[in-house]
Amino acid sequence: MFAGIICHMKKFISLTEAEEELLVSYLTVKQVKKKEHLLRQGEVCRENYFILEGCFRLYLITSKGAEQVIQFGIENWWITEYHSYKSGLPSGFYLQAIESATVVALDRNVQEELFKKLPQLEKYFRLVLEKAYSAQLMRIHYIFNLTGEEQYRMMVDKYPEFVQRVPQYMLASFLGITPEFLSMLRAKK
Amino acid sequence: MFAGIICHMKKFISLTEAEEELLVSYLTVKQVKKKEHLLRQGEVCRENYFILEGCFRLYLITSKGAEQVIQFGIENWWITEYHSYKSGLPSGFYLQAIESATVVALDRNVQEELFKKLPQLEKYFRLVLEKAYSAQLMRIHYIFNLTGEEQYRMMVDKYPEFVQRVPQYMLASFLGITPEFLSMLRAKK
DNA sequence: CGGGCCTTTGACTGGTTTCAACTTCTGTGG
DNA sequence: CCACAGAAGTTGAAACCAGTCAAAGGCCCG
Repeated sequence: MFAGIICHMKKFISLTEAEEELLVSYLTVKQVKKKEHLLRQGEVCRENYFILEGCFRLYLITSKGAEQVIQFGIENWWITEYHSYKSGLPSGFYLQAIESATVVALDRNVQEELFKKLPQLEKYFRLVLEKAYSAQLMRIHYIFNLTGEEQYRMMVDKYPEFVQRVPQYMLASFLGITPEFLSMLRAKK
Repeated sequence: MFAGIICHMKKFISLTEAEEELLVSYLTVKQVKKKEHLLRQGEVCRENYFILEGCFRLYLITSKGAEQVIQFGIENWWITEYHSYKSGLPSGFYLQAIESATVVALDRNVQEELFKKLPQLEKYFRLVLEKAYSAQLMRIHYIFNLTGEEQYRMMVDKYPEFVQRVPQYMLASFLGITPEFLSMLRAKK
């Protein structure tokens, strides 16, 4: 049940069997149905999620009432709203399963205790965050330097299976274009 | 000389005097002149920089030959190009001082050794990265939900001293608008 | 004091949005 | 298992926000 997450961690740090057991005792597995929310605007984000299976989106409702997708998450990614998770303040974001999913949850109340017992996890999360952070920088780079069309073509080129996996209107929102315009781009070629 | 960085670290972790000395022995201070580069496109990013004084920009040259500012850094921020820093591959970015500056440099070759001797640093950088990562998410949120004008007004409102500090054409690039359009916004009110 | 870089101004252009109507898909209850 | 309602995707016309280009003015640094 926890094989996926243990395997991912072992790519970055080493863990003895005893440590694995200790770790697992701090984690919980959750089944999430399609369209179910793990976090809603106004709630405090209490958990950090490692996606074992399925697909999520982090989004918010803009001042104009529209949904804006900020980020997607798939297998072997951690996804949470760090601002609320760290501060304990209400979140401005929604976290929703796009498909029925299985996640491992790490509660913010036990994280510090766990990290004290397994200091390697500090390193693991440092490395995961370094990767996530530089991915965000690349994303900002693409947002500014590619047109909506170019970004869409790149997504299709680099992650064709992912483009199939999410509804078009969510992909359009993620790319910062309207569903109508994305539809036109698809028709064009 | 290292007071600024030690002070910043002590907000997140504790350090004995002996540990402080050990830490400092791994760090070097660099004076950087205005417009000087700490990293150029095609070079490997060998250091992570903590800004003691001054102001930097991380930028790249787009396929159309234009400079695109991806990020600014000021006092008490770490700035580096993590992708190259971690992988050892040539970077696609430039890191340049906007003002004459003083930084503390942490070399990628000694980082792992230092982290082994002072494991608290894993935690420190994890926390710094968590903050930086959620700041990037907010930035992406603003890029999509505010027009160029709204983003500019927000910058002026929230960071007026910063808007003064950087040339307009760099601010325009950071906001994803042209210098001409920013100039028009300023004239408008 | 001069030259080049930065900022401003204005006319024209175009990529993308908005709106509205229509078609296709999907899932839920009878 | 089918029917139907609501959700998702498509199409086309009109409008607009911001970009591009070009040229003039201002200002900083050598």
